[in-house]
Amino acid sequence: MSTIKAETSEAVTVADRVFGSLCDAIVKGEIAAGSKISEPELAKRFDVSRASLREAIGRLEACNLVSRRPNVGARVVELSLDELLEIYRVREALEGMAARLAAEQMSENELDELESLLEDEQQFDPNDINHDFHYAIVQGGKNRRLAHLLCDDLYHLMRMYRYQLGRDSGRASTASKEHGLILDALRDRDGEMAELLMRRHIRKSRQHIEQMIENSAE
Amino acid sequence: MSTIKAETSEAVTVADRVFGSLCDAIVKGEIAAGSKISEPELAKRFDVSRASLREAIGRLEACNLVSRRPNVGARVVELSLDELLEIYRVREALEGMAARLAAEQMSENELDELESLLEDEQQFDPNDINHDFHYAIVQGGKNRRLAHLLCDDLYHLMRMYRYQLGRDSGRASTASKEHGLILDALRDRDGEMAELLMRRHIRKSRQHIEQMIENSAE
DNA sequence: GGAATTAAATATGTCGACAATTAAAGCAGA
DNA sequence: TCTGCTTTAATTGTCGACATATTTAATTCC
Repeated sequence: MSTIKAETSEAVTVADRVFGSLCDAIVKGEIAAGSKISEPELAKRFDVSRASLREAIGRLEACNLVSRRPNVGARVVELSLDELLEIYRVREALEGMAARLAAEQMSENELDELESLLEDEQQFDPNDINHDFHYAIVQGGKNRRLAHLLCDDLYHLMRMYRYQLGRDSGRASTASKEHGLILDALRDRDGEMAELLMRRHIRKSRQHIEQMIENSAE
Repeated sequence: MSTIKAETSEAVTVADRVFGSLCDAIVKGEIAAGSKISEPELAKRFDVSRASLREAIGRLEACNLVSRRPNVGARVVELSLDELLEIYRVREALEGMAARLAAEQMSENELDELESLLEDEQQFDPNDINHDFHYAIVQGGKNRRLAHLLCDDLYHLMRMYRYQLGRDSGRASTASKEHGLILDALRDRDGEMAELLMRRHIRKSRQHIEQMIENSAE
């Protein structure tokens, strides 16, 4: 249905292409967080009209990468740790529900794919959402509205945090074990357990970040 | 922070005003669900340029009231009962979390206001979100991202369903009791209980709708 | 008479220019 | 030198027109 077409490849319109480029640049920090989005400047850089550029900026606002003020302009969002913690609360709620639904909805085939995904979790680029454990479960829940919120409204923002604050290290092997437990619950068709484990999993990631904040503030 | 400025009152720009008018017209069904959004026609009706109109349409897409296809145009979303049930799943997850956070974050003052809200729940216009129990709790959670998703991305869509499918009847008094229990949990600062009760409350609403579907299909 | 193809008409995407608003520069006074 | 106002410059919002894609209508062929 929807879900992630930021890449410039399948862009059919000029605004699509500009959106993809700007989205990438913002997520990777090439356009600094908090910096102003100058319409004349970017229109010249991309060699497009301001109309197309404004269309792209509108979509950036829709996926929470920039914020606009009337008659003033758009700025790239600031990344604060408080905001990141807020996002983790939302993820805990939404992905927990997704796991519950996935336990009921995922086919045996999808579960097999999820398992193979888990096995070579280190091999692939962890930034590629198509090979991502969480993404597969969200899709497996078969709730388009839920998937839309996570994969369109929050995805790019989460990617931006991962790029600029760095991937939370030290939890990789622990997280992998937790993924395994979630998969077991899905195979058992135990929605309640799947939700519980997914929520605990995301909550631990959030607490891991909170600890890092405290340590750096000591 | 953000949250609901659909009304045309505080519109500072032409696109703001058009967005507000279109949003209202779509929510109330004056522009039929599934119908096409003709840019030339609406530009003439509102006496604005197509640029401003397209800006407004873009925002309608952002709050899920219309869907666009490149080179084809925008259509008002179709209201399906499956979609409505999907929304209830999302609400269960998000508002459950909001209730948990509200139990920790709401001030005594806010709790008092919530209580007075509950007492005269019938007196005010139930469509006015400012006097809405759920809205108060979402705001009380003090999580801007969570509030944004519910109050900007889903609010207008939920309002559209309520207008066009009619308010779910027969559950008013039961729902009011459930609200009371939630308030008690908030006063006890029992986040776990508040979340549990809120989720059960929303789940019951969903099941109420599912029953109505079955009955009408018999 | 119906299906496929072609041509006209309409709608969307894109552009450059003007108007209105905001931010910046310059100036006056203390 | 700093504060406050005025003037200037730049940016955003809005408009009308053109280019391109799609839908509708007409035509041709079977």
